[in-house]
Amino acid sequence: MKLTSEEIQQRILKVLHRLGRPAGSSQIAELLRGWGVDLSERSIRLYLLQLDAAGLTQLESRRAGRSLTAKGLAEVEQGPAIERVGFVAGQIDELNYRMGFRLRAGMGTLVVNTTLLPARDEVAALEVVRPVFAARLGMGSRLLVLRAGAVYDVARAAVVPRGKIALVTVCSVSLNGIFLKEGIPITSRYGGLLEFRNRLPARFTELLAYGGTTQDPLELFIRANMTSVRKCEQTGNGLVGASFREFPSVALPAVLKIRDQLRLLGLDGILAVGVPNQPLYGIPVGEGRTGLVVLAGLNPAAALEEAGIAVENRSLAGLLDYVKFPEFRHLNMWTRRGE
Amino acid sequence: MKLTSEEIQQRILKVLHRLGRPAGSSQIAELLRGWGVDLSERSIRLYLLQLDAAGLTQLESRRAGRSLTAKGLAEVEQGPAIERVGFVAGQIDELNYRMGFRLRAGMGTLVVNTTLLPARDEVAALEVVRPVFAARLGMGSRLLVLRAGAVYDVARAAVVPRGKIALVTVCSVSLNGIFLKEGIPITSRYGGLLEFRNRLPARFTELLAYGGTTQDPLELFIRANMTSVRKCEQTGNGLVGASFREFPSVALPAVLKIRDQLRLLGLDGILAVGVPNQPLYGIPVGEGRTGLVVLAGLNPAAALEEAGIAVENRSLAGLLDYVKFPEFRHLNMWTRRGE
DNA sequence: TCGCAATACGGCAATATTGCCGTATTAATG
DNA sequence: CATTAATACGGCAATATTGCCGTATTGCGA
Repeated sequence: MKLTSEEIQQRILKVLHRLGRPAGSSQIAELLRGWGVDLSERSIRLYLLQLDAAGLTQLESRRAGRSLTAKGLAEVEQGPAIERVGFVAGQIDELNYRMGFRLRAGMGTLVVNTTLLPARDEVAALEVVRPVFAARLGMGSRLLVLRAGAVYDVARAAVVPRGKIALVTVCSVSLNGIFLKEGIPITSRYGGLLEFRNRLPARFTELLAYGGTTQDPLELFIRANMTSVRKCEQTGNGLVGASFREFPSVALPAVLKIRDQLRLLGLDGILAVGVPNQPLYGIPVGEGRTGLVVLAGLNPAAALEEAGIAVENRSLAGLLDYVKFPEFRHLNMWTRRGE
Repeated sequence: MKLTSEEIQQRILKVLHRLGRPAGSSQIAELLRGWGVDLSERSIRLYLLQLDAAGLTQLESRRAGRSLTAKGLAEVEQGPAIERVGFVAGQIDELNYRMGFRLRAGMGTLVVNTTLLPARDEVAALEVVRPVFAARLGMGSRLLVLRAGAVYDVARAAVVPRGKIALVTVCSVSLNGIFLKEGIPITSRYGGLLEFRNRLPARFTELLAYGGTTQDPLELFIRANMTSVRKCEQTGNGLVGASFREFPSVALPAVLKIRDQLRLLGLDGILAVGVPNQPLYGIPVGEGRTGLVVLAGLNPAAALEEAGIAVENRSLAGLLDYVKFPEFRHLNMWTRRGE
């Protein structure tokens, strides 16, 4: 795909806007990679000079880099929608932008998936879901159960219908938003099925690029009955949903540190971190990048489907506050309290 | 994705090899687009000069363009596998290369899909499949039924097991191969679900890029029960499998002509041809290219699944000779004759 | 408070890519 | 067989991109 000079400028403005703070050419170049713009930082600086001249950006300080001017802001907001609407990659980006989680404070909103199921199956469902979390096949260890009448999707103002309950899980793309706030741009590449053997991840059996699908990969795999999360949890062999991502290799130490913090918050879905510039589970990464495998937030939902419970999944369903999510271990208590 | 100079040279050699005849920079540039190389023809000529100097290519004649030398041939064959193995786009390319169909003669091999189903369901299956072809929702109008013991996949030497029959359909990627032989490089972009309203195609409801999936899109949609081919055939409203492709706009007249010839051969799966450089059903095409929508060869198989017949699909299953495929209208006759 | 280390910038020169154009060659046509 | 039209090539100059490097600024630690 050939991009015109104007398109590149538009995208530079866009990432500056998304970031919400000044940035240097280097950081901008990294962010642009996730948007199909592959230029050196030097080239970015040349574009920035043009944007400066046009009054759309300005040099904030020699240390901080460029920021948007009021005029630049206007340009972004009126400018053409860059996103190929409909593709999952675009939705991920949009939700990451709207999400706000402060790692330091341990609070804020997260991207969530929802799973609707018959209320009468609640007890059985929890019996299925719990061991999946216990086997560490979920995205972190938090889970929320909502009863009929509760709003389960703020954006769409969707309400849990009578006779149903909603199981809300933390979506693994939340991690991208959390890391981005810490200055680390993670790009989601593929959703896929990861084969476990003897409780150890072995290889991806299927991959589906987020940038090339209008349907969430794991939703699709679940509907197609291609997962075997329960088998994996019970025997140590099976196929579970996982996501392949990458980030700039320079950020590796920071990634490991943040991962530890996430563990304490019950948000650790990171299954493996690769070696810089080396393929991870057979999947090559870009120059100067490191691979990352994250477990899918929908794995518990996949287990429900496998168990024959009629579920209706919606990934990337919306945003929800972290504090509302109990640890799965405390679930009994919470569900008894009701909504 | 940044490509090194060597990688670009490798790919130039590769397309020359695949093409199997001399080509000019312009044609090479077109072909390279399908391989993630986006360069002007002038730039290609600069690379060709380097390759000439290295003795890998030579100027065949001022008119015909470059061809591979023996040394160049060796280089391609030893060279690193460029393909991201596993992704469907790579498989499509591989099969296109091996396929040989001469439009002029109306004979040669085609890429096929196979569908295994219980032999006792044969009569019912034909009742389901026939109207799908009659409604022109298949890829052309040809269909082969194989009985137990017949080889249904030459490459894998797979045999139809006892108690089963195999339904063999022409895969829509065969078109790419046919057109390529006529000098028109068609690139398969997306497999998806196309919504019909009142018997007319309206829009794509789902898309899945061939370059970003390891599983055939339509196989996936069928397994996920997302198709409604029968409903479409019966009521004129529904979701059927279709593929979005594009080709260089200059070839438009030739495409239309070839389409007419294909119709006579019962291989017409082309549902719509776009306007040069204009989006087709909402999907934008590249600069200087024209969109094309082709019906999926597996649509009849989708109808079977919808009808509750236990099917096992394998798309891009292998190659089969055109002459073996009867018209679906003559199917009774053929099936009676047995295998 | 001072100095260091880190970071971002932009000058400069080397490449890489592209557009434009005149020329050579050849298939096809009359 | 002569002529025409089409096609491919490569020269040249204009851009675009990149690597390398010295300088300016500033957060942070001593």
